Amino acid sequence: MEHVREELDRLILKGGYGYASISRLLGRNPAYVQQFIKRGSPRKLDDEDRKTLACFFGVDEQVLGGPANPVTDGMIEIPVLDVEASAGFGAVAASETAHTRFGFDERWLRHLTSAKSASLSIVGVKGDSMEPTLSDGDEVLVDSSDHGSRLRDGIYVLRSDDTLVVKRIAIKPGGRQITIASDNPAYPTWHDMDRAEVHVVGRVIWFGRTL
Amino acid sequence: MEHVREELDRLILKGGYGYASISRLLGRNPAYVQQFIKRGSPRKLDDEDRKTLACFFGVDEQVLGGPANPVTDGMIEIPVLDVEASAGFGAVAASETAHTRFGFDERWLRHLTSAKSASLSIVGVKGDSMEPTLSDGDEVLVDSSDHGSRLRDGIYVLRSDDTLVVKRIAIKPGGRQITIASDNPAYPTWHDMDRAEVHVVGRVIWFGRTL
DNA sequence: CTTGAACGTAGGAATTTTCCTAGACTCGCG
DNA sequence: CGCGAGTCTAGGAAAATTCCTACGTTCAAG
Repeated sequence: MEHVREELDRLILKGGYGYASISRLLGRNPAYVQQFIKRGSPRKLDDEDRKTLACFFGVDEQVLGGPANPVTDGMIEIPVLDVEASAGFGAVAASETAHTRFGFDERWLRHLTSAKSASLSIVGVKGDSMEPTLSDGDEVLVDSSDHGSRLRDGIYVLRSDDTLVVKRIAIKPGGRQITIASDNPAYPTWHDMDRAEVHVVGRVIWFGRTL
Repeated sequence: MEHVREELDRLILKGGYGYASISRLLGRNPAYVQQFIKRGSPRKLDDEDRKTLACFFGVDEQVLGGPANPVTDGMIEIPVLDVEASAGFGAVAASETAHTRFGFDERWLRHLTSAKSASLSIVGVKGDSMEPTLSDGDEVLVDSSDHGSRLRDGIYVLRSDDTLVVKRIAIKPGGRQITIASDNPAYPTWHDMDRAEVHVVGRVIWFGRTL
């Protein structure tokens, strides 16, 4: 806790501002900051003051005794691709800008995947072929860097002709062959497909659903 | 600013907790909360206290006078409440850990609910009582403005003693009585509960799941 | 050198926060 | 009914905060 006072002292000294002017910055009496540093009078800085100072000095609030986490911007926005409107994948990205999007906490996302945000995208699920796991209208987060040799059991977005479909893929042990299934038993399952035949867009790592 | 006191008063009254126990939750003297509400003694709640309360009641900090959820470029950020931390009365355990958050497109959200962002919050689902609809680890978006007389069939977050639980609620036609069920048939269903007995935190309007 | 305006310092006053406590009240129990 | 344990309330004490002020210092202008 003493550390905060020293840090603030250093910052003020380095900038050559003087205690009085900083006090005024906070809208307090001129002795306020001096008291805080030398006398330890307010045990902790008020929330507002801390914010003001952090902003002024351009340092993280944490340095001045703020919440123990770096709350600052670690938000990654992933756009929802309008699959209906386009045939292909790449063509979409550049198209209309009015797409809705979701924001994910950076750390949360990093915990989920090591993929760059550029290789992540969100597409809407159409149809009931993946019930009960995925329903019509769900939005799935797709990691397009997770394919090829890294293919493993799980749910993937595939390209079939000019539309995207979501299927469950199972790897046949040791082989080049895979099984493509729909969770909904009313739909067929294809066994022993060759990997090369299947156009994998990416792995589904998360989804959201409106209730 | 008075609004905050009224809001807190309402929350405490609705839950039937009493001022004293909430004061203890904050690790303060028993008269503390009463003083805040009736006498307006601490002009504003301490940052830590606000966080603890917001977490306990499952509402956004904004409701209790906290900073507004950042809205950048049509994107509304909603923090995930650390429900684990509010382990109950007496045990404060104000968590230091980082709160992750999700960002939602403003239009998308507006389409989903008319609720203000202040009345939205996200909590993690614990346990398997709502399988297969909700699984352990899912994150649910809760609209805390959707309760009281507007209660209707659906999935809700309820407070049971000192923890938050997610259950399915069905309204008995025309009556004041409701049914509380878990989707997992291994768990019991309670019929003909009186509405007043149940502490509704809010309605679950969306959820996300990691695959 | 003198002056004045700024500052930092520290004592202590004014104010606010926080706590303690006693009184009135409710509720369940015998 | 009386009792005990809990509450809410309000008065005021204790502690912390915020502010005010006087004093010493520096420094540049006169």
